[in-house]
Amino acid sequence: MEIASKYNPIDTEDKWYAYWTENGFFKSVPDEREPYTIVIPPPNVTGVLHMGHMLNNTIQDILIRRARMQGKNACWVPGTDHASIATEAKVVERLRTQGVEKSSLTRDMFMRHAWKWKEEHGGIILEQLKKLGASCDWSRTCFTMDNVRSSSVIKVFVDLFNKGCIYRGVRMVNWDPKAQTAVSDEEVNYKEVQSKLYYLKYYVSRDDNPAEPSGAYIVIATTRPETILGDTAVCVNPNDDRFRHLAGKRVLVPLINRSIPVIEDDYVDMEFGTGCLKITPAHDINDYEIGIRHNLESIDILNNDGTLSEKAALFVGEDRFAVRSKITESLRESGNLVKVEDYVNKVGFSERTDVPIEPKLSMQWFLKMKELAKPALDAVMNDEVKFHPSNFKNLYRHWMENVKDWCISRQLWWGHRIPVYYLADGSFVVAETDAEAVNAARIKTGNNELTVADLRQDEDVLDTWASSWLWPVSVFDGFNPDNREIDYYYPTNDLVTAPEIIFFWVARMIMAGYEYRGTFPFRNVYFTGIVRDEQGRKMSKSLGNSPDPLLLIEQYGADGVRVGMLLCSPAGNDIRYKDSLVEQGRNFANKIWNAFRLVKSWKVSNDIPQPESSTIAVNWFANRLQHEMRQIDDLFDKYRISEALMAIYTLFWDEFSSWYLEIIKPAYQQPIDGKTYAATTGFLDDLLRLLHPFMPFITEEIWHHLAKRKAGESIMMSPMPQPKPFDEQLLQQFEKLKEAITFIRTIRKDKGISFRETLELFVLKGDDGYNATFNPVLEKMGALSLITEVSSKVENTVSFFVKSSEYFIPMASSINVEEEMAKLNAELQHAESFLESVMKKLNNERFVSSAPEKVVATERQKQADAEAKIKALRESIAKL
RNA sequence: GGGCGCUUAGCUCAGCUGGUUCAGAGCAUCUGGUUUACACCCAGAGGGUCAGCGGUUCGAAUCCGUUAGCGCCCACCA
Repeated sequence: MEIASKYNPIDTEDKWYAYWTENGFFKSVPDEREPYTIVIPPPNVTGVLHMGHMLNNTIQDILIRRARMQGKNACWVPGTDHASIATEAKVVERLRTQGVEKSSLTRDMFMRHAWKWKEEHGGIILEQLKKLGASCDWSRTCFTMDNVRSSSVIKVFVDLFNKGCIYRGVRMVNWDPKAQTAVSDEEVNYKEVQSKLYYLKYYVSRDDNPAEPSGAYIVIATTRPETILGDTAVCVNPNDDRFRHLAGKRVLVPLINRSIPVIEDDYVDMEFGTGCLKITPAHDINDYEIGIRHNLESIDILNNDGTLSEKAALFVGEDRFAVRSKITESLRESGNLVKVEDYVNKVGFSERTDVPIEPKLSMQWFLKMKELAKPALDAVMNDEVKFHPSNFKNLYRHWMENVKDWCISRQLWWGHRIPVYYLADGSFVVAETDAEAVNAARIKTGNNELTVADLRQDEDVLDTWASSWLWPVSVFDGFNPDNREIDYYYPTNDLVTAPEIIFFWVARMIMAGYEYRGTFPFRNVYFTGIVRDEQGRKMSKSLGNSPDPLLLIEQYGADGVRVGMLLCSPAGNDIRYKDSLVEQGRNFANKIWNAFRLVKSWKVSNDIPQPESSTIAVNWFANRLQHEMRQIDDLFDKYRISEALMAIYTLFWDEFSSWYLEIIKPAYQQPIDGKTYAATTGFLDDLLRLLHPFMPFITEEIWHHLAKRKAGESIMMSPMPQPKPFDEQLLQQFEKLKEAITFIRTIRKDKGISFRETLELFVLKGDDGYNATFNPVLEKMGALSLITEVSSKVENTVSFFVKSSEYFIPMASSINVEEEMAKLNAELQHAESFLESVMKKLNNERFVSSAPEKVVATERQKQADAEAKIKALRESIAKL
């Protein structure tokens, strides 16, 4: 069979993915095995795969595949999030391109459009995950708005309401004028913008007639001149002598000449602007608070869409930003505009629609967080829920200790409608269904004639996160009592997510877990970093700096991309994406492929004895493999997944390919002995299993080439090799052998001696650094014709040390004495200064008396080694 | 403004409870290579006052203090 010299992932990936799904390998049902569960952070149903998903889901797949191979009942639950604002915005957008305004539709009509949109786009991202190799149990795919998840959300709302945790109130909220909904604090991004500071004259009212200006005026500075129409006071600092004379006076709002009081409040910064602040309680959070303190009226001059309302009196119906420039002109004309300065300030933008947020008063539903937060805070602080890396604990604590009530209502249609039903008199009942609501209303009013028509359900829906915070419970239908699934799979094991949503999501899931299951929702949280571009910028659609993940998979193979993403991304660290990373991943896949090709190409003969060098190599690599497996286990325990990959990477590339295979490789067109061959395919099999979680496709492909497999057999269902004890000393000795071989290669290169030309080697054995039992390997790898142990130095040679053993290679051509001298002298100097530093310690009585015995002993060993080496070097120099 | 974290090779980062894992890895660089598995490769090499300063200690990349630079989170000045 001819096998291509380059691994071609395209040929294999789809084939194996289909094989895995057809055989139901991803499926999980509760059984007697230990469960290992991950719930996917549900991507937005509107989303397409980006590099962040690639990293995140690669890690989840590695964890789940490893667990599966370790014999656990691995269950990775996929799903999508309805993402109410983001999705609704997209649907509105699409309708608009079709000439339909949302306002012209009924709620039902709109929802039909939205569901249609979901059916068309909802599955895309999950299909893309399959290309990556994600081994999710697709039969469990959930959606935050499907029946089970929806009823869970409603149940929880009713329950929390009945517990007194949910209340309704007028609050200042972040209003998104484009989506026309409140958004949470976490969904507001503050950005620095180049804006202007407008200095405006407010004339002081005449004492006898507040509606008339006196001659005096004060100047206030504002970045938002359009909001003067909603001003209800001007405020100065009570300690500000400049404005003492204004106490108790009134001023006139420019243009509309409404008379407003001058008040005093410590909040005002005397240093900033003019020291005078205009107060617009309806449109600024601080002004709102001052307004409450001073009993000011609130004039809401904005409509929900960001245009000015009737209450503004001027520019009614025009957009706030259009008004800003218009009103500036008006103020200039009226003489109220003193000056305009350039100014940089921060403005809140909606994360969803990217339009400037308006602080706005409105009636919303809130969830009290304090009590819920308590157990969730403790769980993380005492490591019941472990964060990786742990430094996110601080951040978490800070937030949880200062947690604010959660505004859970959104003025949207796409989402879970708030299960609150109003009666004609404005009172309300809370119930899971219409029927229950009618019941409750009848009981409440004592009127048994009430029907559903007498009730009006709240128009708002719940915040998206009000469904995602239940995800680890709701995906197993955990709000239904007597449910085997939730009992078996919950709590889940690991959550892999981005630190950006630690509060949105992680914290709240932990709260919900304790509230509804009495325990944590997951044991470990692995925080991935943000994938950035080469210049360190966040990848974003608008910058266009994100590669298309599917294209990358096409070019480099899913295995290559997975390896590339992971290679330099320790937990919590941002990764800088470069194509060279996935290139490295692809190259590694190719290396594996070619190692396999080499092994596969050998003819096996059971008639020839195993060469000594092969016996040594097999024994060494068997131990090496165990050592590395122990290491890998340890790294996984610590969630150092990229380091675990690196360990396997070097194990395969350096140890297995460059050393082991080179040692056992038979001469050209010669067969290999059966014993070595069997050991080698055994090693390869182990290596493939270790690699499988990281590189599922190529390992499956090779595993099937390696031996005849039964139908329905798969590497992904085969057991992960378990580490056994190994000979540490053998490994150390072998490293010294490698060192000697490297020296010989270096000498060849320095002296321009081809590898084909065999050399002789003499060894003056010291305490350490030479082991004659390895000679067959030394001979083969060094291309030596003869190894001779000697008892004194050999003349006309180039020499080197490994530990205290000295090696000599005779040179046919004469030795360059000067060059050798220089080399030896440099080495001598190095050894002497080393000895000096060692002696400094050993001559220090306090070191000898206070350092542990072990440390002192190693220092003494260093001393002995160095002294022996110096002696030998001196002799060599003398000889030259 | 409040809080947290970072600074180790050209780049990206390991380095855990101070001492043989102590100055490391990968990539990049340089040199050599038609050794039939792989040039997506092989062999070899160079490269770092562990940000600066001070302290604790027999001993500091590691602990403490401090300065500088960078990053993140929270709150936000009109």
